Amino acid sequence: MDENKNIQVAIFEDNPIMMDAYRSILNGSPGYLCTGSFTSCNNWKQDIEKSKPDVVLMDIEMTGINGIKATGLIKKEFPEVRILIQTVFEDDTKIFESLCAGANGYILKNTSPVKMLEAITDVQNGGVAFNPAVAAKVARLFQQFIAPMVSVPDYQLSNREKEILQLLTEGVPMPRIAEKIFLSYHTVRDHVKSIYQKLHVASATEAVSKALKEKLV
Amino acid sequence: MDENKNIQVAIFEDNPIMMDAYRSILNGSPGYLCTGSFTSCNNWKQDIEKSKPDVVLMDIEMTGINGIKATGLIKKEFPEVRILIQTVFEDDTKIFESLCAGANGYILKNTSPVKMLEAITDVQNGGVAFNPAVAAKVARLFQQFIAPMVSVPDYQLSNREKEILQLLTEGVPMPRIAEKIFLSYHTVRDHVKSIYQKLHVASATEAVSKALKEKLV
DNA sequence: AATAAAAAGCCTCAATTGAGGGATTGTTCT
DNA sequence: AGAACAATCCCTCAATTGAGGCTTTTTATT
Repeated sequence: MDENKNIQVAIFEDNPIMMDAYRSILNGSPGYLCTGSFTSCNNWKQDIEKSKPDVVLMDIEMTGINGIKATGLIKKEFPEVRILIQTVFEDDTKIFESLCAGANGYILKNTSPVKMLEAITDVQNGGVAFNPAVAAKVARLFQQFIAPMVSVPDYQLSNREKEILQLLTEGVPMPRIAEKIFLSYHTVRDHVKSIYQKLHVASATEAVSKALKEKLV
Repeated sequence: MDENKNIQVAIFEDNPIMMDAYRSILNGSPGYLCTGSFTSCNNWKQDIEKSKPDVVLMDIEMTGINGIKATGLIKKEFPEVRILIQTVFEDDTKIFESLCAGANGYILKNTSPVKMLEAITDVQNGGVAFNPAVAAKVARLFQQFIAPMVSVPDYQLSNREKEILQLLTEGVPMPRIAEKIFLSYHTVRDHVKSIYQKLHVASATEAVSKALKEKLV
């Protein structure tokens, strides 16, 4: 690995003033080199091939192909390119979509030049760069998505009932369930009835829906 | 808000050498003050009440109550306390559990003193602090958990069929569905039939199960 | 030992559902 | 223009399901 080599950065940014500022920061700092700057992602493929960036500084708000969509496309075609999203917005949806698109960082436009260069170096080294505020949102999103997966509400189902609910969610009809677990058809139906009561539902589809949504099975 | 006030930091760390190092860094830096240092979390409640920290530096590997469990307990009792996990390990499980426990940051022990103080300030200001390497793992975990939620297999369901499948998963019986979407009962049943064909299932419960498991709705 | 709770069993009626058949109206694509 | 398809509608029969009411046995729990 050539550690003396500059980090080559391509900029996608539709505001020419911001663009100039970024280019000046990059080319004025030893170790960094801006090898391309583009005002839209409409020719992203040629642009990337021409500028051969190690890191892409990607704006989100652009006419035509937006930065998040472009991130997905570039990552698919050039997986080794590191992409750092840079935007004024820090709403959950954009952060969420950027991460899903494979972005290697998400920093806000009020980030200082020093921090920006630091972030570029971090992503170049295989890390991911978040502003503390963005990281806070990522952590919250994380908890939000993970929490419902672990907190299983307790409906006090008996083992029999859990067993039968499991089979119901597999789509096994009650006569088959009875055969499978060696209970009479009537008994199975009684258990199902009591499941409905405990889950506050009135049909098999509802029970299955609730069971799967709330991770009961 | 008193901006001149020192950030009060409590340290939980069972290695006395590390402990001393951290305390020296904190008390030797203007703006930071170590108000308590403890070698275990066994008396976490009294320790927190006594040291009144803004930020807790929390080691994971401790005898008795470990740092992750302690994080959960402290966050429950003192939600305003910011907790920065600091550890030598960067495995997925620990990062995952720390986030779920409500940690406000996760930094590695090889982090430089400057970066550590920066992280403390960041979490004090409401942000979340990750090392770039940790952030990379968080991003990967995120994609790993989110990906199966968005990669929707395509069964070529028509819009009508999707609409009806949605209602089915809510437990609405077909006669009600017909009323709701102004179609005849027979038509709804025909759509349901075609849904079953496309999904390769034979009952409503199976269809609902498949729809929820594969995030079709 | 008494009591409560869960599990198992049974029956009936009406509603819902699954599977078979066939038909009409549009749209789309060749 | 014709074929293919999606969307709509209709009918019937048998299987399944939901809701009601009722009994016995086993298993905790007190």
